[in-house]
Amino acid sequence: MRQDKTNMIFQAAIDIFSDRGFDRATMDDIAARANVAKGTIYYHFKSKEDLFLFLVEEGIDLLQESVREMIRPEMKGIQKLEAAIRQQIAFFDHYRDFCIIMLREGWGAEERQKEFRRMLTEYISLLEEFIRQAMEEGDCRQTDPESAAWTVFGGAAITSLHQLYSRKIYKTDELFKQTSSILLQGLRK
Amino acid sequence: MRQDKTNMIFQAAIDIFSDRGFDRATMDDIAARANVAKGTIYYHFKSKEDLFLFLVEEGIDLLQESVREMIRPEMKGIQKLEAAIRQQIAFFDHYRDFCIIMLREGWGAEERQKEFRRMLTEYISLLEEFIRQAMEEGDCRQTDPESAAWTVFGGAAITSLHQLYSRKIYKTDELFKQTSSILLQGLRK
Amino acid sequence: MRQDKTNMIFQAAIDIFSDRGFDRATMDDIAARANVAKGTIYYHFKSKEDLFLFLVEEGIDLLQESVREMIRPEMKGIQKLEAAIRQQIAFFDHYRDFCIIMLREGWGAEERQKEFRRMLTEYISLLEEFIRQAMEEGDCRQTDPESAAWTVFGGAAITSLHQLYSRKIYKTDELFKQTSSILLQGLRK
Amino acid sequence: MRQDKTNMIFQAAIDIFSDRGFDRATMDDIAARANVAKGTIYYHFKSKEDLFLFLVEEGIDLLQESVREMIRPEMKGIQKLEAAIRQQIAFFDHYRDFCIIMLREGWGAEERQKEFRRMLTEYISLLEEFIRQAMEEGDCRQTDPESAAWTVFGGAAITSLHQLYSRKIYKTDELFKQTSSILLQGLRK
DNA sequence: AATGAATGAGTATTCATTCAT
DNA sequence: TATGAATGAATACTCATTCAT
Repeated sequence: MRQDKTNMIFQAAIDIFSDRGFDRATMDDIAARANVAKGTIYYHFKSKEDLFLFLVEEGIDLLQESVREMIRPEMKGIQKLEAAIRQQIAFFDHYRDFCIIMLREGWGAEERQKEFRRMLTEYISLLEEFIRQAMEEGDCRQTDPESAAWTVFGGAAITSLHQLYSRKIYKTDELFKQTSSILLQGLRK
Repeated sequence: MRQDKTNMIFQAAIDIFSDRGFDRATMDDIAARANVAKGTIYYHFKSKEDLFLFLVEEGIDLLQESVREMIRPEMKGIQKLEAAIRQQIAFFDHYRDFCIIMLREGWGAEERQKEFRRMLTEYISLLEEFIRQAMEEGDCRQTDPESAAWTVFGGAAITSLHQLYSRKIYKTDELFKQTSSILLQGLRK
Repeated sequence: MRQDKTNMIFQAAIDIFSDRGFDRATMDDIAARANVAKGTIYYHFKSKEDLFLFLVEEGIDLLQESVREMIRPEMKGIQKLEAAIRQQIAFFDHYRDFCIIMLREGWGAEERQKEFRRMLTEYISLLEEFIRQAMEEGDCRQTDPESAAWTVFGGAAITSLHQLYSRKIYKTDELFKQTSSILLQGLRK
Repeated sequence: MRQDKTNMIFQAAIDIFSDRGFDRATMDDIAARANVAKGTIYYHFKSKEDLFLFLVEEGIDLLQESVREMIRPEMKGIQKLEAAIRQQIAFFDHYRDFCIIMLREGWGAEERQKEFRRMLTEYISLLEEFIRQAMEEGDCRQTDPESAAWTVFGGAAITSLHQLYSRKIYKTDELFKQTSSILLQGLRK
């Protein structure tokens, strides 16, 4: 991303939104963090909501891309799923702020939140597709792939989020191994 | 719960907080829904935050109790964990609004959110304890029990939340079977 | 004064009004201090304003009486004035709270404040009368007695008030000697 | 003072605060009087208290300056004191509203009031200094200069205030002559 | 006589958005 | 493009007063 004003605002917005949530974040905060005047934000973005959704879209796109990069067409479904989980955990570890935003802002009846879920659902569909493929290939028990995809997403996401607020220090790689083995093989020995 | 004003406010608060989130919920909304004057809320609760935390505490207590009721001391750890997952899903299915609040309001640096996590952690500790017991009894792979407990909580919670906003209709029992088999035995056959 | 509820409220009101001023004082504060329920205050006094004015009236009456007690008809005007100053300083020293109320609440256009000034003026008229007599007796320079009475009242009152908030400790007797010599003989040797 | 918004707010605030006192004055009133939107006040001043203290500081500074302007280093202490009394009475006559504020808002335990007294004390220290000099020069009886300064301030201030609410019309010059002769030479012939 | 739960009008403060420069 | 002063609708919270018991 270029170091133009739009991008400075973008970066500041991630910081502030993840720190305070959508409602508590103020355009003043964002402007100050971005080192631009408040009016400048409105020159680049229609509204606070617009800025927020732009940011979320970029983030989810980035997450999707980074998962897609790990996938080769010849891989089996279960391998793809494993790669996705690994990538999601790495992504959330890297973009901690974004992880908070994703868990916090998607639930509710407002248009902004519906739009958010629409975008998130795009990503979840990826996981769903992998599960579907794995089921067809006989590597995965028969289950509702949509529901399962959300379980996997949620398990990984909340685990990422928890370690953000935990006193314990987790290594990303350890976290991945533990979480993916729970989600892929289950806790039972 | 008695049908006094305090309880009417309590019920209204759950409705409004889950519908709009803490910040978007207004005391006017809550008062209107509860059919009391705004001042009445302040007669019974010190502040918006106080009302919110009271509500959260009651909810988490209720969840914990409903899980504890299913547990017999003679049960194995893995059985306790299974019962807990079942109960959590049933609870979230019954108190849908509360499920939203739990996922949405716990993340951030504000005192209210820290207090929330403190209370939530109490519940998660229950799951952790079951996992620990199951590991000792050789029914569960060696893993970090704290992190695993959050994975289980998050997987189950997000799954509950998703179906709230999904067009599909899930039966609670089906949802439990699927989710718990993912979390307990893993997706891989 | 009897130890009935009315009097308990009266005492509490002086405390609270002098501590917080009329506007910042709440009926809740007063009720709590008086150890009665809030409704009880309204049983004994029509309103907050009513309570306040009752209290002020009692106070000014008390001040007037205590001055009058020191006056003998055969005294010269200048002696009466000196006795009055002494008594006012002693009174303000004894009823510190009341002194604050008198200086703070009398200025403004509200009905309560006009009523206050009407009552205060009654007391000042006493001083005026003494000055008039002293002028007639040739003991006092020719001046506007009304204006002079206020100067005397104000000089003594503010001096009392200042020592309330001062780190220095003044003895009442010293304070009287200094203040009355300034007001009666002037600073110039 | 320039005719910008800040100054319009400043003028309006003096009007409203002196008319209603700090607590009864509303930001709505001030905004309406200043012909600005309420938000504009908050753009220029942090809070009601901030606005109030700014106004008080400006006022006391103005009073101090106007007194200092009358003082020549070669003057005797007693002359300086006389000039100060004259100036204070003229100032209070000119800025009547400010006089009310000074007498009304300085007494109490709130931070705002403490800050007020701190600023007022600065001015009183001037008088104290003059009295001290006069004592050294043998023109003034031995007395506690701090306490005496407050007596002089209070006598002059209350006299000014009284005539604001009196039906009588006083000429500033007359008022000064009377008041200063009381305070400087005493009432006794 | 006394109570205290309930009320709702009133207030300071915040903040997304606009717009003249 | 960019600015930041100005706006005013929105909102948490307060508190004098009422009234059923």
